[in-house]
Order: sequence, then C-alpha cells, then structure tokens
Amino acid sequence: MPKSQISAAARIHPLARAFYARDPRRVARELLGKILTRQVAGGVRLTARIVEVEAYLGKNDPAAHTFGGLTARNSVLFGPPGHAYVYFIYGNHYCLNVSCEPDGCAGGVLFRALEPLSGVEEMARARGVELNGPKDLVKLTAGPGRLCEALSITRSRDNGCDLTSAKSSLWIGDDGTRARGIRTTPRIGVTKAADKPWRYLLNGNPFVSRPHFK
DNA sequence: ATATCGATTATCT
DNA sequence: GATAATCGATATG
Repeated sequence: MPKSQISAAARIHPLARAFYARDPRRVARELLGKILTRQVAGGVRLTARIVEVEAYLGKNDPAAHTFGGLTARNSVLFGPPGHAYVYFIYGNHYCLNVSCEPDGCAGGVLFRALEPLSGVEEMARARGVELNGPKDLVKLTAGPGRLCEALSITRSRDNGCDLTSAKSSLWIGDDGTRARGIRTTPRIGVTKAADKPWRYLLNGNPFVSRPHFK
C-alpha cells in the first residue's frame, strides 16, 4: 500500500466551525464516526470515535437546557458554534455537548457514547476500571457521564473550550471514516418532548450506551 | 435480561 | 425546596 494512503488514514483534521453552524439534528447525525481527542499532560493523546449523540434544539425544544432562555449555566450554547458546553448532573456526573447553530442561537449536541481508540489505559485509570479483557472496554465510554470521566472532562476545565482547534486540549476531528448504519430513537432520560427521535447511534456498535432500545 | 432505587449537588423557581 | 440530558448496585425472572 502506498505510504500516502497510510498517513492519510491516520491523520485527523479538525472539523471547521461552519460544520457546527447548522441544525443540531444534522450536526448530530454527521458527528457519528468522527473522533473526539483529549490531549493530556505529558503528550499523551486520548482518542475515541463518536458512536452515539443526541440533538437539542435552540428553539421549541422543552427538553433542552436553553428552553427557558439564557442563564449563567447555559450561556455557551448561546455563543458561537463549535464550543464545549459541560454541565453537572445528578450530583455526580458531567455531560459534554457541542454548541451548534450561528452565534445567538442555542442548539447543541450531547455526546452519549464513544468507542475508545487510543489511550485506553489512561481512560481506565480515570474511570477506576480494571481492564481484564475486551469486554471491559465498554465500561469506559458507554454513557454521557462515563465518557466525561474517562476523558477527565469537567465544567471548570472544559466549559467553553473551542472544539474546532487542534491546539485545544479537547477537540473534534475527522479521519475520513464513513459512518454506516445510522439509527434514530427517542432521547434517553428526558421527561419532556420524550417522543422526538433525536438520538442518533451506530446500529450494532457495542459501545452504544443502550443497544437494546424498546 | 429488565426493573428499581439511592447517591449527591449545581441550578433554577 | 424540587429537580435533573446518570451510574452502579441490588433484586428478581
């Protein structure tokens, strides 16, 4: 195989801001198969493929954190697209979103599950998980709270982070992989607008948080 | 395999 | 003072 193809497949390039300046449902669908990268101290790079996301609309979506308007917590979602919105939930967990739509509009996409690609040992340490076999890998990043813990994502560290720059410690890139078998279901854990099918996942991927949805 | 429940706190009413 | 875009443990079939 030509050398150029090898390096092309390995190279991850950041998604441009324009990618996020659209309807969150479109962004969510197209984020499947992309790569979330966490650069940690010591030059270690943690990477994981996005396999499950949910869209939250900037308008007319009662399940969205922005439904009631601008607050201190949700202000990043009202800002320019491509930035991290991190919130704390249930007294225990952080969840990661990326802001969508143009500046002033408040849509976003929640990251629900990732497939670990590199830095698995670091993720296991952050999660407090002992790795004894391939089956333990799903405990690392299958779930919005879990993936944040695996990548050490917190509100104080990462809220507002620019996810379009490879210079950021957290950013999103494309390695050329084409997502296949996209499925939609209602969103998990929401009590309002529970009928809207705005959860997107890679059908059959073992790292999805809830593969068997009723 | 599915159901239920407790933990724990930032945020908003 | 109530709620929440969750997780892990426990119970039961």
